[in-house]
Amino acid sequence: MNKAEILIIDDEPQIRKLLEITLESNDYKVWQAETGKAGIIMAANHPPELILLDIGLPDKSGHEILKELRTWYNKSIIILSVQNNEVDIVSALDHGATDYLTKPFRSAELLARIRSAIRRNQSNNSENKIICGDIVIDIAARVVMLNNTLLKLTATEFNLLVLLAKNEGRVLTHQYILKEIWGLGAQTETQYLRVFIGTLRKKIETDPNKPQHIFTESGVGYRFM
Amino acid sequence: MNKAEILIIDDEPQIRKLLEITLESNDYKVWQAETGKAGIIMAANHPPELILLDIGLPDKSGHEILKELRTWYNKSIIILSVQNNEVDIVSALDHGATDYLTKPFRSAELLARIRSAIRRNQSNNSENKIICGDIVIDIAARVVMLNNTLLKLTATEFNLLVLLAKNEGRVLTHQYILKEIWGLGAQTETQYLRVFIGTLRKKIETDPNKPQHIFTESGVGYRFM
DNA sequence: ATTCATCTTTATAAAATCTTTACGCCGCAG
DNA sequence: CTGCGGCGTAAAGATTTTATAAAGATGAAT
Repeated sequence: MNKAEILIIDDEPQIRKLLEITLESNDYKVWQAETGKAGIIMAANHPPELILLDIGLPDKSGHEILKELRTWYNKSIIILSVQNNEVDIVSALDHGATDYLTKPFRSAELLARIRSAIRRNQSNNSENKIICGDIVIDIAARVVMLNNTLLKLTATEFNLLVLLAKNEGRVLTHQYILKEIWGLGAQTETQYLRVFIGTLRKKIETDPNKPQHIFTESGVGYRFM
Repeated sequence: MNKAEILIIDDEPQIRKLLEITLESNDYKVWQAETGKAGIIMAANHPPELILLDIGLPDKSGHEILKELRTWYNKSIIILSVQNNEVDIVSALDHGATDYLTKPFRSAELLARIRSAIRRNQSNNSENKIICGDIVIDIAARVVMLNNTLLKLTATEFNLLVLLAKNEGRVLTHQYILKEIWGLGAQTETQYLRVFIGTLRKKIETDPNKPQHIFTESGVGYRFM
């Protein structure tokens, strides 16, 4: 249904093309950036589920990009590199890389490492399903069931619901939600959030006027129960 | 600081010894098991922060052990193997392995991958609760429980309660509270405070006329117990 | 190019919260 | 006893925040 999104940051067109074909044929939505700068901007405007980062970029060292991304981006970043040099690997992992693969990589292994990274992203509790009363969210399949009927959600609605459900019982601030779903650049756009909370409520609440799942914490954020 | 505990499951004594030396000199507490069976029992009796699992064990295939561990163990499992064979790697990762290294591995890289794996484990457990008789305040989740029922507080009420509870037993002056909650400009507005103390008492005291939590210190301020 | 679904933006009504005012209570000093 | 200052409560008024609809923009699919 909803495809997980992956951002490739790599300057070599042929590698990008190869990755694009491999990933798209495995049902990922692929975004591409040729430079580190462009990659950071793309990630900030529309945070992907995972970033594939080439360490040998022309404009900045990949290590720099990694550091910069990690100041706010907390999903998986897998490093790709021709370097099979221990110092590079250790440095990348210690600066928050999720994994490190040396080129040439084997595509089945890359895909498995991507699956593993995404799985860990989305399930801090090792559960691939979140069950919450009448709502069942299958994160891996990106599918939501409400009273055993399939719910049709857009990608953004789904991401928002997962974020809320993963933090069941906790209040998430507007800023935090906006950063996670829309990216760094959108932290002041609270109106986006109101609109999408509204559409979500229409879809998952039996009576949207008296929400049983998504509660408003006025002046602060929202809480999912 | 507490040492993170790592369980090594490997049948080759020299590898275990090598790992032991490497890990202990990097401030981990090391447990060892020679067989998969023994490893599972040790992990069950005393779950470590991370497991290093050799895939080529004599008693059971490492894949079996991995599957069995993953039925209940949800921290990191790093696979060590002489196999550099793609099918094995993909299978291990898809069955929940956190990472996969082929022997001979470089110890700095192994250590970096261990740090990365442990870091991801721990990222989500910042428990920060204030417990005060029948009141439990979870600051991170922005939740207050009174006798195990969720209390609905506005943002200002919550901030005020947290301030009081953080200074349990101490008298906080009007000025200080006003400065902390409303900011420097409001230090003379003691009436705000009276109103909000009133609404808080209504919500957390069984009998607001005889407060058990928020005590008035006439002429000075308030004290939370 | 056109259509369709989705996302973004704007406008406005409704709700929640905060601020302010008013008044009554109590203890205490005169 | 009376008046005063600090306190508590209620409620009106002001402000902020939220909900919802709907129009415009975007972008993918045909």
